[in-house]
Amino acid sequence: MTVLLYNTMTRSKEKLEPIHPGKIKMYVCGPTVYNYIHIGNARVFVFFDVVRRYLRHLGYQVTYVQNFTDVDDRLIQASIETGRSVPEIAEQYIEAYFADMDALRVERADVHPRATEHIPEMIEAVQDLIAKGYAYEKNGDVYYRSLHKKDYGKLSHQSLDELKAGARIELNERKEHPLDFALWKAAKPGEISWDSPWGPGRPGWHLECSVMARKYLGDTLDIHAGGVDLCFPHHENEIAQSEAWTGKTFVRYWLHNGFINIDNEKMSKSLGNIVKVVELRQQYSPSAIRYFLLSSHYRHPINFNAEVMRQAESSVERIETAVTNLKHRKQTALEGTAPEELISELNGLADRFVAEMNDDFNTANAISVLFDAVRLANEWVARPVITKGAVDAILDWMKRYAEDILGLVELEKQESLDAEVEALIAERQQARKERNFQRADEIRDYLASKGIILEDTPQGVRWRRK
RNA sequence: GGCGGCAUAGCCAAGUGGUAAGGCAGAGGUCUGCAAAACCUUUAUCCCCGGUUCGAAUCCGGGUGCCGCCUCCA
Repeated sequence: MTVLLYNTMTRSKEKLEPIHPGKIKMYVCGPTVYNYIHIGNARVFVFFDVVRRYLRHLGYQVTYVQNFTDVDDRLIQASIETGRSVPEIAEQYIEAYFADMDALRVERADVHPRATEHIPEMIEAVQDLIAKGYAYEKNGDVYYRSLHKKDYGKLSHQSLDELKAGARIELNERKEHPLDFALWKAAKPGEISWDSPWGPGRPGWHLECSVMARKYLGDTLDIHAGGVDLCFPHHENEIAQSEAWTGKTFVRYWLHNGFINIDNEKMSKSLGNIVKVVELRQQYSPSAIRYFLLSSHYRHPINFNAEVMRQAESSVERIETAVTNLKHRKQTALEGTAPEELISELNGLADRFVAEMNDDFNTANAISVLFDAVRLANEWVARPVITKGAVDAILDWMKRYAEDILGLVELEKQESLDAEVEALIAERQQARKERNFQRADEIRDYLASKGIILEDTPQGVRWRRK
């Protein structure tokens, strides 16, 4: 069975056939580090984190590269506003990025290249493009000549004429054509800059991805991904300059995820409704945030609000409770292996999970399979007799699919109770034995107020945190 | 104007020809000292109008509503 993925370039689902069998070279556009990242950024990074984990699960050796844009107009603007240097600001928000992503269990990329650390390579690329006639210098700026290749616009499926017709008035008279874009920008006085054959300046935004992708992944990537808004002009421009530069196909599969609305409105600075991850994670669990982001198809727009987050928390709690109850049940389970009947059911669920993920990474359906596994787990936990092997088989399934691929739970998370609570639980058990239910309920209510839920089962009392 | 997307139960959300997955919330039941958790049962003629077909949420045409890109916004 093969993976089908929707390619923006061809507007259809295609079979994943990597350039080098068994290996995937993947590049995801990273953040411009002028501020904290928001929930929209998180959707990109969480979703493609799952894609990466899934491809690895299938046995692919995935090389994952994600850049930091650490110099651009917005960083310079932030520098002017705060009086701090561009590198200082960049450093702060790179750290913040890792803190946010670590919290959301997004694995680090194999390489996190920074634009400012690849200036010489970018200058070389620009020189090459000029030499080939694809670019021209004007007053210290260098522009890519979009008319030079006829296929400009192939990713966004717009012809140059169509793009030009829709384009707003272009004020930059230095360009030969409105759709030409900057490869190199001359520095204004006082701006951060690097020396170049065209005078002091800095690289254009699109160039860094082309250069760093080539450096770390080669001329042709298997997967290149980002938010749908990057399709034009960013990715279109990357294709133009990369293919002009290398003469080869830049990317085999272009993947773009949809946007997030906030209370049905577009998230934007002007509306002041940007939801930062650093704030979000104070309010909601990492699992709930990931659940929210993965519970609908990645190419569809999703809507963020308090109600859907509350639903996400409840949904995740069902999964976590099932895991907690499995672990508790294991303590009294009998020695023995997992019965065939169970193994066969788990294998069936695994097949369904994989089939859903193979179909353009349908995480929504994969999650529904996960809930079927939860139901199965709950049924077995409720049985009067169960073997340790059976419990382990289910836990193993949960680890493989719910944790390793979706990142929705943490099975190894060991939670302990302090001695006072342990003593109260023991006291309550004694009270129940003596049928002193008043005292027993008193203790249960008290612990509940502390966020510890006690549940009496045929296998003894079990607890979980709410 | 060009390109594209979406409209499925109270809410979220899958589903591209064969009589509607899953989650949240609600109702009833089982279990329990009582709870909790869990399990069982229960809640949709899929925006509207035509058409194709033995058969359509799914295909075609028209309409209505909402949204995205065409601006260095994920």
